[in-house]
Amino acid sequence: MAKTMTSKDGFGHGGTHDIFPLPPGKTLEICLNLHSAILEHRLAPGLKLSEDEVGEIYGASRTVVRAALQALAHSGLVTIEKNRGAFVARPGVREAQEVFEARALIEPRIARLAAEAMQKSDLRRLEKHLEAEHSALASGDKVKALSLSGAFHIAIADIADQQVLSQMVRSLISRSSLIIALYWRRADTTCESHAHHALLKAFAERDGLSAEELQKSHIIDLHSGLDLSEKSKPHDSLSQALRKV
Amino acid sequence: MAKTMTSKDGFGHGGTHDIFPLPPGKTLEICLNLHSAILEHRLAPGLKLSEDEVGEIYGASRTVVRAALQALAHSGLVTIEKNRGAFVARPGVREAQEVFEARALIEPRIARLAAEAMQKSDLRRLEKHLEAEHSALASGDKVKALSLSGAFHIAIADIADQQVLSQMVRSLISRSSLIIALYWRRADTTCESHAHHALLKAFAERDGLSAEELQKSHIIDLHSGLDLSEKSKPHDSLSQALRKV
DNA sequence: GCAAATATGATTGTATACAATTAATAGGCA
DNA sequence: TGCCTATTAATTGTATACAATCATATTTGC
Repeated sequence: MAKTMTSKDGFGHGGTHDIFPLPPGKTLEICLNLHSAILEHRLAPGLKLSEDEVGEIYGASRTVVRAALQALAHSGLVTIEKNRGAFVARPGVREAQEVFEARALIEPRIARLAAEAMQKSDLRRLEKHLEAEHSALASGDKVKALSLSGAFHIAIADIADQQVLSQMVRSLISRSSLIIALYWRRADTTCESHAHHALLKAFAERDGLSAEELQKSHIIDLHSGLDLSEKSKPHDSLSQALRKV
Repeated sequence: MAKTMTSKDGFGHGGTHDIFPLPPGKTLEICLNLHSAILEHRLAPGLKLSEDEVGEIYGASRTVVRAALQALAHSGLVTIEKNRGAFVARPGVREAQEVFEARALIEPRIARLAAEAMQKSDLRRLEKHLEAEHSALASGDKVKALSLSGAFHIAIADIADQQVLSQMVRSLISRSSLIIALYWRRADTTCESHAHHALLKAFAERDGLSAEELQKSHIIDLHSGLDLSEKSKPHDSLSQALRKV
């Protein structure tokens, strides 16, 4: 029973792919924008996100910026300190460990469910994803490749059609992006592409067990690609990192 | 290495047991209060949470109430609809399924980690928990027993010392409380006490494997105690359900 | 009498203004 | 000169006010 689910089905977490349970448009827009900016390294970890500054950049008042920052704090991408303000999260080695352990626990299950629920159209979508990933890798755009890699994992979660787990995976992958940004040591990212291809094959055969194991190995491999010993130092200035002036 | 972790360790999700990544005092107070109220059935699922009304009850402005409601929306306890307002979440059968499946996936792992990291002091704390649970059950206070049961699961997560998974478990248990409130059919809750006792025994022996299996069985059992076919209807009035007139 | 359209009321979305806390700077004393 | 203290500036916490949207009730037409 893989029934599609509308946004008013009693879930509260909107439609198919909204990360944040936010009603309006402006707040959500800022949220998504900052989300992207953080995941794409345009905002360095530890950077202060002044409400005034962000508000001015997006042409919004502090009220809405505040809401956006709080939402991001929930996702673990932003840290808010009392009377000090919001900062881009700077996950420590401990958190990095935990995030990948959590992924290693949850995502294999997701992969199995996805394999079992896989439709032809889903398969096509995943193939498209992989192609995009491949071409990004070929053109040397590592940041984009990383982003697409995350999108691949999220797409799998969507196919599995498990909103609760999917939500968790989304959050974990966002945090993973930050973590990889900070602690990635491996030069090549081709292994990811390989792993994803292998997964796709399992999906095509609707082999849930294989998908589960492949995903687990994949995430453990990602984890082992991290250098979890020392932290990188944050810098950069805010205004230029974001769009609009 | 089970090092204790302070609130400024780079996690952002404050100290040891705060559910919400909120800086101030007032917002968090309202959050926790509503959280308790919802979990203890004092606020029926589907009930509208008017910003004005809640604000007046707590003597706070809409600004802070709004933030609290958004935080609760992230936890899945509140649903926010654009231009319509916030409501106590009313999880559907589908969500109920998913929440318990997620728990069945995550909590056994947590239980194993907890068993391996278990200290004598932790064991004592869990025993206290169980005693409280037992006495609440004896005095017929089912709501309190349910609440304490949840607290028991959360305590295990705390002992496992896995902040990321712990956070997830917290959220899932909160939602479970709502779900149980809506769909519980079994008359007796003594089985829970039994299961918890068995878990405690495994913990005392530091038997991670047993703890894992016991926890999984326990959650599957809880799941099977739900009647997932029709929804209950929400009613009640807000003002009297909350403290302060 | 019933249905549709309009007008009214209430509630949320957003912006701005003030208060409180914190960080930084300048000054004084040992 | 070095360190502690007090003042000042900046930023966040909170409240209030206005605008936009939605639900309800009334009115109008058929």
